[in-house]
Formats: sequence, C-alpha cells, structure tokens
Amino acid sequence: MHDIRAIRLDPEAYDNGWRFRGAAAATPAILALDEQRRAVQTSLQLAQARRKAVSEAIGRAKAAKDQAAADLLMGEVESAKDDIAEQTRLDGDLAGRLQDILAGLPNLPAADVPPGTDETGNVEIRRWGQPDPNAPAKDHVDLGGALGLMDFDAASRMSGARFVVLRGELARLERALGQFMLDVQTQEHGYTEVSPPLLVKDRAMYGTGQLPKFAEDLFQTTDGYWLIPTAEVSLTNAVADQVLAEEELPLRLTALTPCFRSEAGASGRDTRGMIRQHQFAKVEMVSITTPEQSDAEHERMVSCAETILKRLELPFRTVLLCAGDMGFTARKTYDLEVWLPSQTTYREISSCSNCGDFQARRMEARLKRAGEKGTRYAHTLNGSGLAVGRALVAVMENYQDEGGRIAIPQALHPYMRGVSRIGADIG
RNA sequence: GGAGAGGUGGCUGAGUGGUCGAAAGCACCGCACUCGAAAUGCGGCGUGGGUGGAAGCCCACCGUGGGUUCGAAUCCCACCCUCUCCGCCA
Repeated sequence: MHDIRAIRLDPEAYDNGWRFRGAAAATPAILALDEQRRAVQTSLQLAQARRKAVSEAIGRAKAAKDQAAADLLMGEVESAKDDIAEQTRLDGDLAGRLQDILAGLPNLPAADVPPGTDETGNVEIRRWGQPDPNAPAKDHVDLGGALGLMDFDAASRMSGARFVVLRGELARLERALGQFMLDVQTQEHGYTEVSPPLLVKDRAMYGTGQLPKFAEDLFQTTDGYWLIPTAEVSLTNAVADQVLAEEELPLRLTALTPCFRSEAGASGRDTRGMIRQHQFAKVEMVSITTPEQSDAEHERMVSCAETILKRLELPFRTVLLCAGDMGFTARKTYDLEVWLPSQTTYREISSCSNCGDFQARRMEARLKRAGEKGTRYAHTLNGSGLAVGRALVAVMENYQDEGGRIAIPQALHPYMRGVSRIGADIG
C-alpha cells in the first residue's frame, strides 16, 4: 500500500519505480481520482458542518421549549441532508476506486536494486562451497525411490499431484532439518520461536499482500479461511494494528510451519519431485524494525539463512534479485540458491526480502518512540531460513554416494539418533 | 452446537439520544519543589482527513458496515472478534 500524500508530492518517483519493475505508470489516474475526491470531501464537510450547526440549534430550541423555532430549523436541515447523502455516495465511490488501484500496485524498488525484467537480470553477490563435477548426480526422486523411502504414487492416490509421502529415515531427516534450522535461528540468532495459526482470515492475507491480487495462488477452506502459503503471513501479522515501542525493536520471530500453495501459475514446471509441492515445511524468519534499521537487518537476515547452508556444507550462491524478478511486496530481495547436482544448477532455497513500510501500511503496524508525539510505520522483513523440503532435496543429492546411499551432514547428527547414513543396509 | 455477556484513546474504565472526541485513573511529556531522585503539585498528552503562508479553522472516527432520527458512542439490523456457562471433542 502506498502513501497517497507521498505520491502527490513526487508522482514521478512512483511512476519511475513502477516502470523499473515492469509495471505501468499509474499516477495520472491516481492523482485525478485523488483531486476529485478531495473536492468531494470539502463539499461533504461543508454540508456536514451545516447539518451539525442546525441540529445543535434545534437542540437548543427544544431545550428552550420553543417548538415553533425547532420546526422551522428542521425544515432547513433537509437540503444539507440531501447534500450529505449525495457527497457521501460520491466519496465512497471515489475512495473505492482509489483503493482498488493503490492496493494492486507493487512496492517501489530500493535504489540499489539492479534493472531487469526476469531472472536473467539478477546479480550474483557471492558463492560459497564448490560443487564437485565428478560426484554422482542422481536426482532425489530416483534416490528416494530406490531407498523405498519416498513415495509419490502413494501421495498421488490420496492427494493427487505435487504431494509426497516420506517414510522412515527420510521422514526423520526432514524433521531433523526443521529442528536444526529452528534451533540455529532461535539459539544463535536471537529469533523468538512462534507456533502460529496456519489458517488466517482475509485481513491477514491482505496485510502481507497476498490479497487481493494473488488469491489464485492460495488454498481456501469452505468457511472462508485461507491456508498460509508461508509463515511470513502469520508472523508478520502478529504486529497488525499494534503500536510498538521503538526501544523494543527489532522484533525477531521465527516459526517452522507447513506452507500451502496452489501453484496455479506453475503447471508444467518442476512437475517431477519435491521441488514444487502444494505442501512443504519451511522455517521462516520475520523481523520488525525501524526504518533506520531495516537495511542492516536485511543483511543480517541473509547471513542467518546462509549460516544454515554453511553448516549443512551445501554449495550455494547469494543473488540480488533485479527489479522485474522481485515479489509484489518487496523493495529489495536476496535469494539463496543451493547447488543441485542432478540439475547441474543452483535452485532457490531461501528468499529474504525487505518490504519497507509497504506491509506495515496495509496492516497498520506502527512505531512510537517514548516521549515523542505521533507514530510512523514499521518496516517488515521476511526470509526463509530455510525451505525444509528443498533442503531435504539438496542434502539427498549432494550427499549421495555411488551406491545411492545418503550421508547425513555432520550438523544433523545430533538430530538423527546415531544414523549417519541412510541406506547403509543396501550394500 | 445451545444460552448469555461484551467490544470506548498506549492501557484500565465511565458514559444509554442533544455543544461528548468523549469523565476518571494509569502510563508518558513539560514545569515547579529537590544537591539529585522518589513523592507531591500544576500543565500538557488520541488518530485520520480537508483547507490555509502560518496561527488556525473545519470534518470524520467510541469493533466493521448499514439503518432510524433534525441530531447516534448511546436506539435497530447484519457481520467480525473476545469472554462466560452447558454440550461435544483432539
């Protein structure tokens, strides 16, 4: 959501920002509506002031038992009432149209976001680790199938495409990954663990920007709840409608939750395997900060996510997304991409975004400094730390041996009850 | 699922048709007192919007949206949310 006053002040900056990310300029329509609306508001307020004054006079006349004067005044107030009704209707109409436009416009990119219209414009910031070109490179579907621990057929019988059943040590490995990530983020990086609702109302989805534009990407229950596509929704909405003391910031929250996505626009993409599922586990990090802190917090968050990949000893690279590849709410986004031997490429496993005050405006999350008048909007950031499903894929593929066994990364040993290799029994 | 209670400013909480944007208390800020602090006293202290060079003036907001009325925090309707009791249940 954008600040109409800021748009009024510098429309060009907004149009340039939207064009930069591949959206159309929108301020001419916005400013025209805004101007009309303010004119309507002014005449509405004049009519309201008339009604108020006359009504008060009626009150006084009645108190003075002057019924004749009261009757006279009641006739007088009629035209004001008509005006109010008409101007209110106009105002509501204009406000609705303005709101529809503003709610559908993406955030403005930060100044250091590179240009580009798709992922080819993204800029690699750094790499960590070295993929081994000679390592075996079966994909996780073959590996898991051969082990008898990953069953897409069973999943499709009960749920259709884009689901999986994991069993035994592979199911345990998934749980170990989630626990490990959560432990690192809470114990080492200062995030507070949260166990949030997975079903939320419209308002929450609007607050983080999934609604109104992206309803088709979500699942909805028959009685109107939405399933969260990421814990970003639940964690960020924790501060909706709140006035936070700046001294208590940054607020750092994390949760390990299932995520549900319809993948409506992705039919045909990543149909094989666990890369793109309707349901997957993810550890999400959310930070609520002041405007001054958010850039530094963003860098910090990226390194919190990178820590997980380093501990798991998985080769990855960090990419700064270009304007055209960023999500709706982001003003700047880093993606972490992990090496997948079967695809001989890096695939997204984390996305860390600074949303500035964009979400905070939508959900009325404000800040107040002790002793100071007034409030301002918080900055919100979110990042995966990491996507557990894809981490499982990455571990399987990067830790396989020629025999199709999967070694367990050292960092996960404490979580695997002494198992250091999956499939040890097959030879 | 059945019955009931309730949603008022950062918080607690009064207000059931008429100068109520709203008592009081807490918190917070300023000043006084004090060597300093505490305590005390005095004053200030909601949000959004319109208009204006500014001081200011005006409008709206008492969960949300409608309605009744000359006039609604107050009456009516719908919805959302919270709580209590009963039933059911992980």
